[in-house]
Amino acid sequence: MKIASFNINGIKARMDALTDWLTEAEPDVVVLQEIKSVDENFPREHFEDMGYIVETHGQKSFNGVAILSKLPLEDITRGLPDAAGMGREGADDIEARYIEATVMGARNSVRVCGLYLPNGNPVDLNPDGTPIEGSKYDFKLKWFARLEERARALMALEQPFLMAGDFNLIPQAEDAKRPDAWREDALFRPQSRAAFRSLMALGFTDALRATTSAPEVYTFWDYQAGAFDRNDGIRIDHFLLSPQAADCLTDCQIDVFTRAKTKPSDHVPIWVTLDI
DNA sequence: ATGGTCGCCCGGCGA
Repeated sequence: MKIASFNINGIKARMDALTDWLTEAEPDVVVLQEIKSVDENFPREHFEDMGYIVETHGQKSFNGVAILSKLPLEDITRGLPDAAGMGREGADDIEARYIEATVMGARNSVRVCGLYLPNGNPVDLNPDGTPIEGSKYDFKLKWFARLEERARALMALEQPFLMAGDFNLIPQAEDAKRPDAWREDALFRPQSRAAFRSLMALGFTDALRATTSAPEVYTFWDYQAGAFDRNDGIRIDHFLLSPQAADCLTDCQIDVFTRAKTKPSDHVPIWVTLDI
C-alpha cells in the first residue's frame, strides 16, 4: 500500500501538477494540505474519474485538508478533538487542519491521520519567554499538544496508524540547508522542537529517517530567491508511524522532481509503502 | 528569509 502526503498550496492552481504526479506516482492514498478551498468548490469529480474516493475538510481561502483514496475508507473524522482546549472556543471549526480515516487494505487496515500544523510565525513572547496568549505561536504549541493527545489515544489501541502531513517543523539542524537562518523561527525554535520530540517519544518512527541516511533531504523550498536551485530547503513534511505500522514499512521517498516542473507547489510529495 | 514569490480572490494577508 502506497500512502503519500502533499501540501499542494491551493487546489485550483495545482490541478495540472497534482494530476500529473498522481498519474506518475500512482499512490493508493494521498493526504493533501492547503487545499485553500471550501468543500463545495473542490473538484472532486476530476479525482473520482481518476479512481479516487474524495474526502475534504476545507475552508475559504486558507488551510484545508483532504484525503484521496483508491481503497475503501471507513470512520472519517474531521478536526482534532477538544476544540475548546485551544483557549478559543470553536477554534478548530475556523481552521480546517486535520482529517482521519481508516484505509482498508487487502489483509489489514491502517488509520491515516492527515494534518496541517499551524506555521506559528510571528513568534510573540512574554518577557519570561512564554508565548503570548492568543498569538500565532501560542496557537501552534496548543495545537501540537492536542495532536499529541490524539496520538496518545491512538497509540493505546496498538494498531497500525500513521500521522502524515505538513508539520511546519524542522526536527534537527540536518533538516535545513541553513539551520542558523531558522533558529528563531517557529518552525525550528527549541519550544517547537521540544513539542515534536514529545510527540515522537510516544513511540513513532520517522519513516524518512528509518529508510535513508542521505544528507540534504528536504520537502519545502521557498518560491523566492531561487531557493530550489540552491537546494536551500527544509524538511517539514513528515510520516510518523506507530510501532505496528513501522513493522510494515518497506520504503519512504520524497518526490523532489515535482518541484522542478511548471507551476509547482512550494512543497513536494513524500510517500511510504507499507506491506499491509 | 517580518520577503526578493506565490495563492487566495480583488487589497492585503498568510506562508
